[in-house]
Amino acid sequence: MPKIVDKPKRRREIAVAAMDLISKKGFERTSVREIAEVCGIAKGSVYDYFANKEDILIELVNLALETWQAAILRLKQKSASPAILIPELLVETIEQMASEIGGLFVFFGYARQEGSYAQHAELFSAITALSNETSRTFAEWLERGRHDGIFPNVSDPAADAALLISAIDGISLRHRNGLEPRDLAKGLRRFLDVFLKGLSA
Amino acid sequence: MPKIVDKPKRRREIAVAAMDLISKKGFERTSVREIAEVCGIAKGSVYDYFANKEDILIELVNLALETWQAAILRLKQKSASPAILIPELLVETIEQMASEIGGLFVFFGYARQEGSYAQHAELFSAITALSNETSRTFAEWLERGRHDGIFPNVSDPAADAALLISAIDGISLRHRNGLEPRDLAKGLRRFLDVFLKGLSA
Amino acid sequence: MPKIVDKPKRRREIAVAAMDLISKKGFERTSVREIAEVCGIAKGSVYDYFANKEDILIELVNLALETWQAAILRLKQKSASPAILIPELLVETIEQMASEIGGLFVFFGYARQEGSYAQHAELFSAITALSNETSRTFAEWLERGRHDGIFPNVSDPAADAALLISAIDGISLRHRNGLEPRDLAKGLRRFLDVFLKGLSA
Amino acid sequence: MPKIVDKPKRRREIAVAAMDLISKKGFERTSVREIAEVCGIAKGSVYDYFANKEDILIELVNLALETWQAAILRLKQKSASPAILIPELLVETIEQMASEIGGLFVFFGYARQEGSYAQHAELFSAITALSNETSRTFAEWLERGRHDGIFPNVSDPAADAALLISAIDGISLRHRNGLEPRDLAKGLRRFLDVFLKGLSA
DNA sequence: AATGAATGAGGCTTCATTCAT
DNA sequence: CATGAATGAAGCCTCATTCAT
Repeated sequence: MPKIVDKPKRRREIAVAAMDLISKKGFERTSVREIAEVCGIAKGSVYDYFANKEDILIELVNLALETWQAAILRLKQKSASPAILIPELLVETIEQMASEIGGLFVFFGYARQEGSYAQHAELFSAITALSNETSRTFAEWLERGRHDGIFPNVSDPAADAALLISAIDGISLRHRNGLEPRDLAKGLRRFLDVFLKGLSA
Repeated sequence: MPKIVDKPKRRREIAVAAMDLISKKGFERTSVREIAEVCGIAKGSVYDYFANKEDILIELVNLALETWQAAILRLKQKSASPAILIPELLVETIEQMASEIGGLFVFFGYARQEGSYAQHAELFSAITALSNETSRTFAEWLERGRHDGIFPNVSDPAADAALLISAIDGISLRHRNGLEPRDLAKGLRRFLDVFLKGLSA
Repeated sequence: MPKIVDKPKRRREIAVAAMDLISKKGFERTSVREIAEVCGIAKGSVYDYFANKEDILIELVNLALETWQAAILRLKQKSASPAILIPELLVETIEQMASEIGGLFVFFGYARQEGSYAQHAELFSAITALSNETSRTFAEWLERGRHDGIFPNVSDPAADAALLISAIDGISLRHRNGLEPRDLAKGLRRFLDVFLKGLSA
Repeated sequence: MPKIVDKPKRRREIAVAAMDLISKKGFERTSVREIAEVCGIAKGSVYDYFANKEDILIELVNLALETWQAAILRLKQKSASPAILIPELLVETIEQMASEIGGLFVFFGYARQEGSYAQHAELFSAITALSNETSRTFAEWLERGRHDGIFPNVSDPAADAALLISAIDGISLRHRNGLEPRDLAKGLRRFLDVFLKGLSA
C-alpha cells in the first residue's frame, strides 16, 4: 500500500502555502514551480491535487467564501444591538479572517477581472451572492438601528451599508499592503466608532 | 524629412490607451500586442517609446502620481474650512481623477507587490512620499478642524487621516469594479457626510 | 517594413517539411522542435503559421484532400472506357500523389483514430465525404463497365469498388513503408490488370 | 503464502487488454494508467510484468508474430489445390486472426516506424523474416497454381504474391477501421474470387 | 505482490523583445 | 520611423517510471 495521504487536507495545505505567494506577488507572477518549492514537493505533484494552476485560485476563493459565509452567519445569529454588534463582533471577525485567509479581498478582486474564471460562472455568482448577502446583513443592522433610534441619520440603509463595506474593504486592503493601520483591529474599531458617531458630534 | 513625433506626448498616449486594458484585465494578462492594437500601431513600435513592457506601468504610475500631486496641491491652496474643503473639493477632485486616470489605485497597488519595480526604488519612494504627503495633508485638515472646534472628536489626526484615505480608496475601487456606489460623487459625498457627522448624532 | 513573407506559402512549406517526419515517425513521436529544426526556423515561429501542433496535421489532411479531390475530378471528366480509364489514369494519378503528398493514407488514417480531431467534425466529414465520392466514382465505372459488357463479373458495384479502393490503399501503404512493390506504378498496373481481368472473364 | 501468479500468462492478459486501446487510439495516445484501468490493476503493477511501456508493444508484436506464424504453418501443411486453399483456408485464418489479435498490421506497422524498437533489432528481423516467409508461401502457391495450369496468368509469382498480401492487408485494415467491408470474410472471399479469376482466365 | 503518491524529463505554447526590411 | 516576422526563454502541464508502504 502506498503512502496514505489525506488528499483534501493536502490540497488545502498547498492552497494555503500558495496564498502567501499569490497575495504578495500576484497570481501571474507566481509560478507553479515556486508554489511546489515552498510546499517542498515536486512541480508535477501539484497536479495530483489541482487540475491546473487556476484551480488553486478557485480553492482559495472557496476558502475565503466559506470563512466569510460562516462569519456572516455567526454575526447574524447574535441578537445584540447594532451599536454593539457592528464594532465588537465585526472587528473581531474581520481581524480573525485577515490572519486566517490573508488576501481575501485580493482573491475576490480577481473574480472581477476580465478573463478570470471564464469557466467558473458558478463561482462568480457565489461571490456575488455572498457579497449581496453581506450588504443585506449590514443594511438590516442599519435599518434596525434606525428603527431603534440608535442611528437616526441613516437615510438609505442599503446605500450606507455599501459604503460601510467598501470602506472596511479599503482599510483591510491597505493594512494587508503593509500600510496603515498597523493594528487592523484598532483601526477598524476606530473607524466604526467615527462612522457611527461622527467626527463632529 | 522624417515625421516629427512628440515622443513624450506619444508615450503618454500609448500609456493612457494601455491603462484601460491593464486596469480591467491586469498587467500580466495584457499583452504588448493588445496594447499596440488599441493604439493602432504595430507591436514593435511600442518599443520606440518604451524600453520594455514594465516601463508602460511606470509611465502610468508617474501619471497617477502627477495627477494626484497636482490635486493635492490645488486642495492645499484653498483656505476654506475643512468641513467644506473635504467634502466639496475632495469629492470633485476624486471624481475627476477617476474619469481621467481610471485605475489609479490599481497602479499604486502594483508598486507594492513584491517582484515589481525591482529596479525602481526611486519610483517606490516617490509613491511612498506622495502617500505620506497625502496623509499629512488630510491630517492637517483634521487637526485644523479640531483646533477650530469643528471636529472635536478627532483624537489622532494622522491615524484618522489614514482611515479616511483608506476608506475613500475602498469606495473608489469598488466603484471602479462596477459595484456600488454607482454614482461615485454621490457616494463619496454621503460617506464624508457620515464620517464627519456620524450616523447616530 | 519587415521581411515580406508569403504566409500561406510558408505554411505549406512547413507542413510539407513536417509531412516527411510525421509519415516516418508518427505524429506523436514528432516534436514541434524537430519540425522547426528541419525547417531551419525557431520553435516558436511554427506558431506564427499554425495555431497548434494538430493544426499542422489538419493542413496536411487538407492538402491530401485537395489533391485527391482534384484527381477524382480529373478522372471523372474523362469519358474513356473504364477498362482504360481505371488502369491508365488511376495509376498515373496515384503515383503522382504518392510522390507529391507522401503519406496520404497515413493522414487519413489518423482521422479514424479515436481522440483525433475532436474539434474537427467538419474535416472528418470532408474526409468521409471524399471517401464516399471516391467509392461512388469507382462504383460508377464498374457499373458502366458491366453495362457495356466489359465487366460482366461485377455483381455489386459498390462492394467491388470498396474492395478495389481498399486494395489500392494497402498496396500504396506498403510501398510507402518501404516494402514491395518497389515500383508503385508498375505494381498498381499489374494489380489492376489482374483484378480487372478477373472481373471481365 | 503469496498469491501464485502465472507471470507469462498475466503478461499476455495485460497485453491483450491493452491491444484494443492501442489499436483504437494509437500507442502514444494510450497511457499506462488507462491500460492498468481496463485491466483492473494499479498503474504501478503494470511494471511488475513489463519493463516499460514499449515492452507491451513488443509483447503484442510477438503475439501477432506467433499467431501469424502458426497460421502460415497450418496453411502450408494443407495439400489442397491453391484455388481452394487460398480462398477457403486463408479467409478463415485471416478472419479468425482479425477477431483474435485485432490490429495485427497496426502493430507491425509500428515496427517499421523510425524511432521504434531502436534496441529490438532481433524483433525487427523476426518481423521481416515472417513477412518474407509469408510472401514466399503465397508465391509458392501461385507458382504451384501456375504449374498446375490453374493460374496461367501468373507472371512473377513473388511480385503477385506481394500484391495479394498488400491488398488483403488493405482490406483488413479498412474493415478494422470500421469501413467497408462490414463482413470481412465475405469481402475477402469476394476479393480473392475476383483476383484469382483474373489470374486464371 | 500490489498500490498509488511522488518525481521530473520533456512536450506544447505564449509572448516580450529584437531586427531586417 | 514603422513594421511584423523571427526568436527563445520560460511557463503550464502530461505521463512514464520509481518506490515507500
